[in-house]
Amino acid sequence: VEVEAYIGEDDRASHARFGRTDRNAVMYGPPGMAYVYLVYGMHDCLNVVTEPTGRPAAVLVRALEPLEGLSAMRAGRADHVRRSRRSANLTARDRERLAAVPDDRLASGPGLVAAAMGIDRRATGTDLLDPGSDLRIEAGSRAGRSVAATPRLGIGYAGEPWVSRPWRLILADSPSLSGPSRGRGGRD
DNA sequence: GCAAGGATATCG
DNA sequence: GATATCCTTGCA
Repeated sequence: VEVEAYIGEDDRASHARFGRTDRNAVMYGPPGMAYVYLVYGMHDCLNVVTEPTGRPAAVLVRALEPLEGLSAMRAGRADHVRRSRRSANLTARDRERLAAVPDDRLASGPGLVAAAMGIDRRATGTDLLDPGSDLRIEAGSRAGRSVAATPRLGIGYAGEPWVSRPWRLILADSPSLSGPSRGRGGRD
């Protein structure tokens, strides 16, 4: 329900802005592949490579609206907390906080999408269009819900005009958009 | 408001 | 090899 587009080496917000590197190599390959990177040392972010081979581009998946597999998503969130705690067990406080997360906020941010889905950098290169892949994109419908476009988030370093490009696309009425309180009528 | 956290790209 | 920075989150 929330994605951002990054396209070309000209896009100063894109990982391709420095040209091809070990990290972003998959962005230069065929479309439909997963590109997962680690940001801020603790969060994995899922991207879908787009554009034909040779043209670096990807779409960052920033939020999902959970429909099924809710308990698995909660388990994924719990695993992520355990990893950050470097502990085999959660504290009582951790369990309280996790239990307080509403179903529709289980994946309301790019790092949370990966945590809830159990995705990390090892998924890079997965063919998301192959029905045999564990991680894949399947046909769906947005059932007439309206799409809105806004500037991308967290890319101030890119400068204009990239900061203002309306390349974040959202299902405007979703309660699952990223951010602290978007679910209860946030700014966007 | 800000610390945590580790990889990355770049500079010396 | 050292360092500044990062497509974030959840705390105080």
